[in-house]
Amino acid sequence: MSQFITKEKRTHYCGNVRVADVGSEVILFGWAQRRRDHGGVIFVDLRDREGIVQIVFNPEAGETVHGEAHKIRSEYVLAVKGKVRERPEGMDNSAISTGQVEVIISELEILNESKTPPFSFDEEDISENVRLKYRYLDLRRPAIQKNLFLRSKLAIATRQYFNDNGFIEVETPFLGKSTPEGARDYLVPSRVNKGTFYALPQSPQIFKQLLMVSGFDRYFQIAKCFRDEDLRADRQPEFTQIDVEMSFITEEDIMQMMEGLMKAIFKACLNKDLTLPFPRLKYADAISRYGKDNPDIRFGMEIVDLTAIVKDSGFKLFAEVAASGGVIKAIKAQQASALSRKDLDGLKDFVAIYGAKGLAWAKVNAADWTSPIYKFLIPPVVARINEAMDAKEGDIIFFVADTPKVVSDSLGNLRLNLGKKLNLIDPDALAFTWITEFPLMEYSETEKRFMSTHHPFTSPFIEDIPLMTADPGKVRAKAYDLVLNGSEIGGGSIRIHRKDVQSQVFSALGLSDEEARLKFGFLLDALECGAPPHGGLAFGLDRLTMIMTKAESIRDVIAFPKTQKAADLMSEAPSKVSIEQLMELSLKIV
RNA sequence: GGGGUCGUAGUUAAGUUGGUUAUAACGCCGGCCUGUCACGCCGGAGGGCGUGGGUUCAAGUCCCAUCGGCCCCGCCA
Repeated sequence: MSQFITKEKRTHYCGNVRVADVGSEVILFGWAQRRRDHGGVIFVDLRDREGIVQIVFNPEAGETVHGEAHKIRSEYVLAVKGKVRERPEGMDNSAISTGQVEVIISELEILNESKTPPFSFDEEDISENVRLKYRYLDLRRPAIQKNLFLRSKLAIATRQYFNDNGFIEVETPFLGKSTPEGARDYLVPSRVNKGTFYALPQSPQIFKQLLMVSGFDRYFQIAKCFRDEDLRADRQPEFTQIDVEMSFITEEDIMQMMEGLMKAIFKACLNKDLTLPFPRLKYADAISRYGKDNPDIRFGMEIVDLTAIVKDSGFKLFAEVAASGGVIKAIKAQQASALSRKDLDGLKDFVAIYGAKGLAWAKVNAADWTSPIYKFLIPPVVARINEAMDAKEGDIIFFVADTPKVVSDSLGNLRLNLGKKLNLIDPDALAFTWITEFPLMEYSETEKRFMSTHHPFTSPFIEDIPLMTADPGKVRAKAYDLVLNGSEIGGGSIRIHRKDVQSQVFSALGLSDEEARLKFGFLLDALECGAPPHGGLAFGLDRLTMIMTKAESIRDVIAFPKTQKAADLMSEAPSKVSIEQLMELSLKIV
């Protein structure tokens, strides 16, 4: 057996061999994706991270090489030496980057054999559990590799940008203090301090504020964060944030700096030139026009409030909802004849997910409506609705009458559903929006108290501070989210840097000075030691990568992701541990 | 915590109102083949239907429980 790998150096990646290399001798390493053995000539598709090249074994190469080539099977690891040549007339393969050339092999070494893989690498429809169990093989697939290469570019462009702008990257601890506010913590038992626990960070929030107190002025970190909450298609228990904090700045400064980051990232990764600044939308407007604080503005179909028009229309259902503090709102699907009666009925079930008790619809005709509620409405009301909705013949109007929250949730999601169903969304569009003027806190029915919308260190609008005791829900926060194509990709705020304001916020949240001191004492102390005005933001690197790669699942942009039950099917984590390990930690499973 | 959906050869799927030895394609193994690129042709092996109960003369097919994948609601400051 020759010692190919020790005596020869690779000259090309498989996917990079081109017509310009014709005539030259190349050394390639890669995996055999497919073998086409014609008895005489044998073709092998040799694959590496850059792509595939066809290598050719002719009988003329000699008994040894040709005989060895017969043994090649799927995913064998090969080293080959050969001469690049142009493919014979009419034999080009436009499906691969190297399709105009092939390599006539003179030497072959099988560096390693492979078990028959559970799936082939040019397949698309492989079930997720198989993919995740053999993740190391799944990661051989070009589609996934492409995503991870882009993710890497994104991280590098980020570091480049922040470096160019005078930021310092600081690592903050993974083992920290559990804070009961917010998401559930992942806990790590302390061996040295029996009965106590560290928490993995949900975000470096407090530490980055402390770095501002320390005077670093501009900080960033590409930080792993952990949240022990249920998973979704765009949520993993461990995820990556691009975390940023700046001192002596306003919201404007931060938004501008972040817009610059987005521009740099999209240029570096996709060679796209973004137009700045991004449009802005106040939180209240986002909710009323789109029903969501992460609106997808790639298409219209805005929500229209019809409460004033229908509350006295004589239609009992609408009147009752309006009388009890509810609202009646509607969206309009333009020229939606594609929607069958069955589709319309199905949508009723769809809005029920969001708590809507019903969904009324109306097909707009030249002179009237086809609608289950038409008979309850007198013609002038129908005319006023048509006018408010700007409805034309062939349009379909959807009404929901319920509490403001249910109406927003159901119409906001129905709008997205219809947008997809009716192909109203340009898949290549990049619609950024800043959402501003979030409420500082919202009343929680389950907790029976006000809770921070963002987090308890978010600065209120100074002019709204008097409302803090009188009407806490009305206080606006100096907080902003960046939304891209209906996905929240980042959020941040100006922080509170004065202790008196911080105390007021804590008390509005129902937190006594004592409790606050217990939970965040060191931060409060720090704020009293010359904290500069500061603020920042954090981006979800995974979600951003998802959008840039058009991935449907966050698992497709993370090398080794978890399933919905937060398990790793490959390594079988989490797992039980030995009784000795538990005893060392003074833990007992109940 | 809740709703939905799926689980049948290595993989992807089909399997009628429960009825003889459970289908197909790809993959795999063997043979033939000097230009294919999802190579072709001939032949072959391979599963007892996620798991455990139950109903029945008879269960992928019905019932109960349970495990797991995916999507969603709640949750995610």
